[in-house]
Amino acid sequence: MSMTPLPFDPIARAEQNWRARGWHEPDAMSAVTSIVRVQQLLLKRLDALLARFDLTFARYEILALLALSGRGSMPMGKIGERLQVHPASVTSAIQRLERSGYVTRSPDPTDARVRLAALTSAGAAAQRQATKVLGNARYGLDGLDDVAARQITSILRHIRSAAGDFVA
Amino acid sequence: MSMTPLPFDPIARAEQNWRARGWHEPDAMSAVTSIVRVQQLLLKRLDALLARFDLTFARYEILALLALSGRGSMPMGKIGERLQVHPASVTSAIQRLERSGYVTRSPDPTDARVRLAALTSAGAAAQRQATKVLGNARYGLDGLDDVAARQITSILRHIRSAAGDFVA
DNA sequence: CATATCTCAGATATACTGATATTT
DNA sequence: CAAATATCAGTATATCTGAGATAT
Repeated sequence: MSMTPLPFDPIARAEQNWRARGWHEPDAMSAVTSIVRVQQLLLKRLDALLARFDLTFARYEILALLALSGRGSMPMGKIGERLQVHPASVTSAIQRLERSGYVTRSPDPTDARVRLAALTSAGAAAQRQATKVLGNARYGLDGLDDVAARQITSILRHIRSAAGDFVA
Repeated sequence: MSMTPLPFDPIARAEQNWRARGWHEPDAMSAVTSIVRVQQLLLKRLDALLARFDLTFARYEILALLALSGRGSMPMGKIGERLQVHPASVTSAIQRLERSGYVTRSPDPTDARVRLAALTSAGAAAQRQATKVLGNARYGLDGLDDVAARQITSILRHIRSAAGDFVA
């Protein structure tokens, strides 16, 4: 892409024009546009850092979820619930991780409908190394300290709660 | 998708496990995960609201940009700069908007290399109506007041600035 | 000729729908 | 038989690369 930074903040400028025309909810508009834009910038950075492991952030999240789970394995459906990913997308992502040698699938002995995804030792190693690389880059949040990071998490938790991501 | 909310906050739980293992930068990890998740939830809502206009949020942003621009038209390349969209993606999105009857393309009289994208009257009408619909839904930020919305914009501006989205 | 603008073809990623097989 | 789980085929969107056409 053409990565020349703009000489002004495009979101601030849009908000000015927005207000000048008397359009509604300029604060919400700016916040949502900021979220979309930041997500785009962060994912580009993180995916670049993860490319050396043949990972994307979406697939990294799956590896981390499996590593954090007690037994290093989890039913396909549960992965989708936790990460809000469509069942068909879970199948596709796990197949991709299988091709990289990071995950294996096996039937659940207690319920033959269920398939368990499990980390391989290569998958566990990739997850550890990738977590180090991402941590060194503070997950792309260069200009932000921990106080600001916690503020983001806290405010966005309200949105997730109101949007039905979780209850309580 | 299976839209049953989880009975707990999956990001808070991941952060607990993260800390328990002594992994690095749990605050940054939670913030980034929250941003990715919220963007996913918001876009799903907004795209559902925009489907009646044959729009996605990405294409709505282009219509709004054209409506806010002085003459209702803009070079393809400039659209890409403003919205951080790849030139090939601009071509594709504008073609899609053209198919919906919302935009026309014409050569720039002062530089024949440039193509100007301009709103049709149907495109202007769709933008106005879509802006009303999105505004009524506060752009998906139901549980958030304007103070919190401005906080989000302000904190995320630091990230965008540090990531080279703009200077100054 | 070198650069700028745009378009296109092809590859990859992700999301969702609807259908299907299998098991509970 | 009804519900749950996972997969697959097909469609849509978005991103990027590399090539090329046209104009400055």
